[in-house]
Amino acid sequence: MTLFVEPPSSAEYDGDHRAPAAGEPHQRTKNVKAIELPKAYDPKDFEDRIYAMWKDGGHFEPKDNGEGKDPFVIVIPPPNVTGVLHMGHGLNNSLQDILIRYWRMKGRPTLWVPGTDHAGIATQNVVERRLKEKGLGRHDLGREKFLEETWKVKEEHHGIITKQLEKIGASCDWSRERFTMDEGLSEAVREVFVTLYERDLLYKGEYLVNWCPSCGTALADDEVDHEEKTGGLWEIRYPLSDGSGELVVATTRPETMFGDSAVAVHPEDDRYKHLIGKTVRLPLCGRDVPVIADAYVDREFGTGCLKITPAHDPNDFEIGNRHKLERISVMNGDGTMSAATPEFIQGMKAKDARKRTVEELEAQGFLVSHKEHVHQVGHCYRCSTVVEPYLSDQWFVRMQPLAEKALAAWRKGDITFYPKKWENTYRHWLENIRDWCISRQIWWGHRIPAWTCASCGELHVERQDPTQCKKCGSEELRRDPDVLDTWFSSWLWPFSTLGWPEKTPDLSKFYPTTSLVTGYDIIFFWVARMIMAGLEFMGEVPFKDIYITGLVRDKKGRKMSKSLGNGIDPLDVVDTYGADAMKFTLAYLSAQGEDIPMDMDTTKIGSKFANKIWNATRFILMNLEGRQLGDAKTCEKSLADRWILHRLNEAVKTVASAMDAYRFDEMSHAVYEFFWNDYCDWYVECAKGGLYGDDEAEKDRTATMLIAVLEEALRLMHPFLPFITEEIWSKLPGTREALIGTSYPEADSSREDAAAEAAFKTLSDLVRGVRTLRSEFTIAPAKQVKVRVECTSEGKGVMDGSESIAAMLVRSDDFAFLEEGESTDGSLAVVIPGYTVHVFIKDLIDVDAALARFRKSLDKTLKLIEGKKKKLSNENFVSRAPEDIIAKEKAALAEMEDTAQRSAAYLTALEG
RNA sequence: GGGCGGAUAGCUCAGCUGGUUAGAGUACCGGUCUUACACACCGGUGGUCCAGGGUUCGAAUCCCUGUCCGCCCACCA
Repeated sequence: MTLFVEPPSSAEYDGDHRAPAAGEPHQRTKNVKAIELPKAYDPKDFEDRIYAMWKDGGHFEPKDNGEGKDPFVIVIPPPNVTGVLHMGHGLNNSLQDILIRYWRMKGRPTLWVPGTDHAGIATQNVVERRLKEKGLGRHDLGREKFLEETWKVKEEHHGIITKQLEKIGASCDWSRERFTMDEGLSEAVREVFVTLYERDLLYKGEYLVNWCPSCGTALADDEVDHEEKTGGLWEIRYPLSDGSGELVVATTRPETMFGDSAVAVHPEDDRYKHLIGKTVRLPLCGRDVPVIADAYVDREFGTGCLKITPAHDPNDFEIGNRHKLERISVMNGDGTMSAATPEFIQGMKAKDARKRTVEELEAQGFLVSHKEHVHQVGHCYRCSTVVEPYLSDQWFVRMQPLAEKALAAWRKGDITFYPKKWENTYRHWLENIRDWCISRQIWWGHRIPAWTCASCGELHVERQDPTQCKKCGSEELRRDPDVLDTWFSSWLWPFSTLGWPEKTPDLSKFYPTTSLVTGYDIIFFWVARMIMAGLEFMGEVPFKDIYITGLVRDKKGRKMSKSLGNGIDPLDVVDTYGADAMKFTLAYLSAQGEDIPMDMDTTKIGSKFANKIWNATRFILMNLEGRQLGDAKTCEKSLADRWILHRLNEAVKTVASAMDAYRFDEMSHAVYEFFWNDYCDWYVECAKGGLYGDDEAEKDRTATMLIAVLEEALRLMHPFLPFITEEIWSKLPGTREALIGTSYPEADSSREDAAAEAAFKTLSDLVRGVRTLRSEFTIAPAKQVKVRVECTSEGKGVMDGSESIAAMLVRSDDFAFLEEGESTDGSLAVVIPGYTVHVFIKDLIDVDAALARFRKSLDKTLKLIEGKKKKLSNENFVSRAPEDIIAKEKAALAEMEDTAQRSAAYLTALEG
């Protein structure tokens, strides 16, 4: 394992900024020219240029370096071509890009397949809305012309979406881009439809579907949003046909009474038992319907009598099936009352018809009561129109057999959700699966490959368009006018994009894919169905890991929505702060897939971090002039060097484990803390000592190490902030290949250095202690102070060699170890484990205040000591707690007692 | 009606298989333009970890009960 990157031999990337000095084959060992970075970090200066460099350089295509590593593959959740990307896309594409870049650098053949979804109803609605502005409907144009218009909209939006993904920095392989309605995917859809039909997993039947009168199409169950609404509950008198009495039914929808086929009562309801088998006469239309018994009826609700309208209520539909009742549709496809209703409401919308019917019932004395009633009302998820249960001929997929396989695969551990909690959601849905209505009465989408013979009615479902009826030979075949639900192509996405049903090299190499990154709102719509399709048609799950992201919300925790106007546009974010800032911020905030509250300002987290990286680099580059850079692997190491390498190694390990667990917050925190707190705040500060001195060799050595650690830090951070790291990388001395294509840092046990960690902690404790003292007594930062360090037996040697650095960091022009017998008069002490640090500032401060402060901190320590002692004298603890814990407690106690003792002694001396 | 999740500093949240003196960012207070960064640096204030019970030597962490919030699913006319 190499310690640092080898200086690359050839310039693969020659940016337009850094000019390597002519004729310098290996700048590492030569005098370095001053390299200037623009003073301000401005992502606009380079993000577009770098993206083009990556793309044109073929860096997004999978590379097989022959190491036999497993490919890492993601298929993008295809954005709809209805519009532009929103923050949710910003989030999931940023996270996908982090995974992709990480594994690419790790050497796996890495592929990210981009693409877009035709989004059936949604896109059709966009086009219809445009037509409406011109006063036109889709039928004015006709199917063909309408589709032409829709393709135009698709092209328009597709271009925008692609551009946006590039802006975000998504490193997907554009040479493999797909669209759900392109030729290959359409073939996959057809193959699947026919295969399902052949396997008896597909059927056509009259069924009560969710109907959107505005879109004019059936909707799947999940495409209906339920909302609580206050409506009415009416009780209506249904007289018995024989005039011997009446039944009172309760209904929320009086206008559907003309479609009633029965009145049901509970079979054991003593009030009505004797009426079962008789008939009642429907008011206003005079039709006789039977009184039937069905256990579904709740005796407690309303009057205990339920009017049965099989064509307009899902439950009634079921009951109707059980009792073989007639289905009478009282509504047309556009939501108006049909010819099956009395003339006074024909052609009216349901709402008006309801009012009119109630008036009529009241006028004729059939209305018993009316009260308000709160219930769930379904709305179309695309256009929010109230959805009607509607009787029609539709195609369905039999889901039960598919769901069983999907459940089995999960139980076997073939798929894993991150975070795990979503597995419940997945399981619950699959265990309660219903058949999937896949036909849609719109034009934009995959046309159903089914033909009916006009003369004999034979149904043909085929791979090739039939020309002749296979039963009667008639050439008059009528194709089903409907198209498929948009998800019917989406559920094939992981293999259709790789070429299926063809047996392409990509398919065999990259299927199954590795990870899926998506939001929890489409676990049912999409994730579960992809798993079912993958198992059914490929015999294997489509991906192994499913990372479910949270939802990006506004600062108040509300969903971002157009109507609230509280959304932020990822492109605005990129424009203001840069793609790196957005990506880093989102990852940083992605805790366990929890929702992410953010606004424009939140992005400063990433933006400030990028700025920090920029400036740290600028500082280092400023100090390179004339330096002879050596080999960081072999050069002598200072304490700070050993410490930073140890810290770097820890960060590398944390990122690796966080990456395996899809903990984006953890990995980004790790790189953030390493670079900012360790590298900038301490390491670079320490390096200033070496850099500003007179020792040329030490200057060279310091610069060598600074650059070497920076280089590796850039590689470490690249997946999270790809643009700025690439830009900076290209400016470092030495010609080099693009960062995107280099290797990712690996954990290196030879860098583990507990001694350096401990020694550096002592150093930083000392520095912090003195700084706190200075700050509390407002000693001017520029004021140099005298310091004498007295060490205890434990402290011996730990600080040796760090004196000059410590002196610089605490601003002391007279810093030394305390000589035997040397006076400490005029000093105040900072007591840390191993050392008592005497700071000679007594004449500069209020001694009483200092004493009070000292006493306060001592009291705190004493209290802790008391607690620890109590714990350690507890029989139960000592006998039951594990040994290492006890040892740890003892050590902590000893250390505290030592400092407390020295503090107390010091305090006494000070007071005396 | 069923299921899931959340409640930790003023705010937004980490705290993973129980062992810290409970952390970060931000806000706040004080000080610094210290030859990279004021998008910065240095220091500081701030917490009955929702309530109550239990398990344990030890609970923010595990279990139970309750309260409050959020989400998903569900056909009560």
